[in-house]
Amino acid sequence: MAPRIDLLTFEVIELIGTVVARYHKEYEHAAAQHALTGAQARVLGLLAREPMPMRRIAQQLKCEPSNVTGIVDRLEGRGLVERRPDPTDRRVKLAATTESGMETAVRLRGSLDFAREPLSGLSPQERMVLRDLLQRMLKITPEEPAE
Amino acid sequence: MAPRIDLLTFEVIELIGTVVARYHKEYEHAAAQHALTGAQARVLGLLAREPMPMRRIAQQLKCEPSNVTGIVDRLEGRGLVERRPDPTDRRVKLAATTESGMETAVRLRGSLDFAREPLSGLSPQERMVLRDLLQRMLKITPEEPAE
DNA sequence: TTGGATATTTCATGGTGTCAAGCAACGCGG
DNA sequence: CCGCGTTGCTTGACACCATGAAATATCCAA
Repeated sequence: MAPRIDLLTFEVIELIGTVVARYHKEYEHAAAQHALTGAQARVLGLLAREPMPMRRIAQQLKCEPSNVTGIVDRLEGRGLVERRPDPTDRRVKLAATTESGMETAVRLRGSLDFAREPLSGLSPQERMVLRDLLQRMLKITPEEPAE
Repeated sequence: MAPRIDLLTFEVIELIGTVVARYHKEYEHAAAQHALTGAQARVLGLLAREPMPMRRIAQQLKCEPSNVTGIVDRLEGRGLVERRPDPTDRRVKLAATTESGMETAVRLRGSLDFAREPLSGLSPQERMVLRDLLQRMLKITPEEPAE
């Protein structure tokens, strides 16, 4: 009688889908408030932690390197990011935030606090439970070497 | 000492971000296996439940109606969807899956079982806990009239 | 030094998304 | 019944994201 997926599992899947959809929209909205697209905001956020070669940005974004060229071009055009030579390998270009870019990244991270909002209804204990469950979900299919 | 966000909350936020990123990529990958983009797959999935006017598709996708025109155009071009007149209002066009579209939608839903995979490590009780926590998270900021 | 591998860019192409403008149909207030 | 504002959808212009193939420059190992 039961289909391959029981009702409970189905409900959880639907909920995750809803969370994903909302998170995505709100992320883009937060980025737009700083005149950035979602992809630009993600790259800027990455570079705010540390400069990195184009190649690694592509790996983090799980997209083709040729795509990153354009995104960094636009960020560079706004003076938020700059390309530096890598002293150890003249092929690679290190993308790094400028001062202005770092400021924007910090403000951006601030407005991402929206993500904290939905958690406000959960007690610390519940957050721990949620954290552990999510961690276990993610461990099932470890995506790629962390780094 | 503690910043505005405590460590635990920060961890949960990061985890949710990871879940979102992975879910999205895998969703697109599943769609691509049926020669669909993510947006096309979402629309097809919606229409597989019931036909609906373009306007409502846009509401569900949270995008402009003019955007839906193109997506439905492409689905229609492949014979997966058709536009029907609404007998009660000649302005509206009801988008509905064709038989072929319905088949594709069913197969698509099958390959979305990937979403079940990460849950396989959780017991039914844990799934219930996860469901309840997610539901409460989502209730904090009720998005829009369900309908 | 030669040749294969790697990092980046360029170009062509197609999908997604927005906005403004346009058209047809609805429906309400005279 | 007639206008007239509103609504539903489409079109066109534009920007961005994303891919794949090809070009360039550099690295590195044989």
